[in-house]
Amino acid sequence: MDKEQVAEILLEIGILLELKGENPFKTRAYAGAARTIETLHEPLAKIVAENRLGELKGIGEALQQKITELVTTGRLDYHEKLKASVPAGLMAMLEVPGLGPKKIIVLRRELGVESVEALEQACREGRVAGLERFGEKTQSNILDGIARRRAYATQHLYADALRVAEPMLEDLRRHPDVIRCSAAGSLRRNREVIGDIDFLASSKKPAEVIAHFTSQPAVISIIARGDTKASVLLEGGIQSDLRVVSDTEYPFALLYFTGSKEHNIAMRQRAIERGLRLNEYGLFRSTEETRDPALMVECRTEEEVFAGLGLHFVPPELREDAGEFTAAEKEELPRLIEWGDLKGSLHNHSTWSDGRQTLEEIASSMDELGLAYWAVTDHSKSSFQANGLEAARLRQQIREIREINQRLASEGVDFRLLTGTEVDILKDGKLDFTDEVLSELDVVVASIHQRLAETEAETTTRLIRAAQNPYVHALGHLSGRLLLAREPYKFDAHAVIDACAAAGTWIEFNAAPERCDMDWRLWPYAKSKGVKCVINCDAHRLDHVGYLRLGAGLASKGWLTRADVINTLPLPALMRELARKRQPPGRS
DNA sequence: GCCGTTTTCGGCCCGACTGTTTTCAGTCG
Repeated sequence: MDKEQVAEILLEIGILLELKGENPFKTRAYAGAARTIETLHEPLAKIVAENRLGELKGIGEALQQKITELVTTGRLDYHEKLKASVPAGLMAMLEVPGLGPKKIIVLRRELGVESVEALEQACREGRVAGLERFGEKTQSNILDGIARRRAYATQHLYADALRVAEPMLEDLRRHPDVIRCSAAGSLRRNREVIGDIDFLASSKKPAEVIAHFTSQPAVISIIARGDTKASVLLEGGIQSDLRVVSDTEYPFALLYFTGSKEHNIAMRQRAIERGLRLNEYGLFRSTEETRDPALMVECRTEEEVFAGLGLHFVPPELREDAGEFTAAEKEELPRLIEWGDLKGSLHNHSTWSDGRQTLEEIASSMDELGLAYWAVTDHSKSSFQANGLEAARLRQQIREIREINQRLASEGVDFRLLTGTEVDILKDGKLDFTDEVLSELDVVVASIHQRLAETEAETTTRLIRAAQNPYVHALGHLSGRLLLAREPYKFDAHAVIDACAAAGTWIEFNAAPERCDMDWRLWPYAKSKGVKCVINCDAHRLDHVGYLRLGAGLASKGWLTRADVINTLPLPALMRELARKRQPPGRS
């Protein structure tokens, strides 16, 4: 059993224990262990075999025993018994807003409710309102929550959330009573999938700002509204929260509402270790509960709060309690990749396969945007659904691209189109073009589009063989996932990364919002192995060039710097790297 | 469940808001 599966089971144990009314700290211990396991950069089986589980943070004797059982036997007796003792419907009930473990336990004990459907029925019949500490309002809120879940997704793509959030943020900034404001939460941390959109503002008149926020045209309904905080439901079904604080409190509140939760817990523990107390109102020279301004460590910005805890500034996208504290103590936080560092995209489509724009249209638009190069990598023939090219059409396309480039050169334009293909990785890892055809192209990206349901071993072998082909520059959208729609195919990502490291093959960060693939969690490992990244738009339309910005944001979450990303290179250096990949080993 | 120079038990991040109460438990982030 691999680490993803182990982590999933540990997380589930935590939730099941919660539903049994267990000590919440026990639940957290399982969730923490799941995170630790998931972010390991070496095979879990190796750690188990070498008896090193106990060295991991948050894994004590009980969890060592359970994880070992999972890894060695593929199952866990404790988990199976626990799961059998909790009705499956309770897990779904936990997702209804306003319902937590305590209320679910009461509903089950008093009314025998064990599923969302039974809960809905019980609310309709008015049986829920009669329970102790429930009431009419709770009952109707539960019904609303169930209906809302049905009508709207509770998770949204980063790009979709950003599109809604940016105009709202601009609107808040223009409000006369707003001093400072920012997005917070998962949006500010550049997560690929967002739950709700969090905003934070500072003001001397919080009520005015809250009133303005809740009366915006995009607001469908107000979920909650207090003096300093409001939650609304926006068109399209995204929930948005605004918190308003004083300007003195703003840096502390921004830190707090940006999270992550795990990062915040570690920050507070750091404060306690230094005899301080950190909350959303301040950093206090006391471990007692206080808001005494005299005890406050004065901080105007987040930077100063970090400094107060002996840390360099941690960029929001790194605040996942995934190594940022160690790096921030030693001043080893990297300067992360930025949008403006990118000089072009090496995986894109045109009307020759399933893209919308012609080569001419692409060349003139990308030149206008100030990019240096743009590879046209249309699909190969096996992707017939995407009008993939066979060798003859590809060679015709190469001629057309050369003509365009000659014209650009004669006009003194610095921009160049690059020839290329997104070649299909077929069964057994063979490619859809011969090496001879591939050798004629500037850029070769190899991706899987068919036979997604093979076994982990088969898919891993396919990807490794493709990575080993000397004409392949990069593997495209490594996992095949479509966020919120399709799971990744099963494969051993670490084994594929190792193979890329050995072959000098790059891995794409596919910046299409529904892909964000390879996942940011794997990049620190790839980087440690020396594997380079290419941030690609996988553009099918001109406006997909904007994905470069999303890509840089997500890649920075993987701790990548300019030096780690190939398409930060200017054209001559890029061409050298593209050629170098194809030289036999020892001649570089 | 984990953890430890305030250590082997008794802590574990912390506060706003809601809806239920009439002082607070539960949920949420």
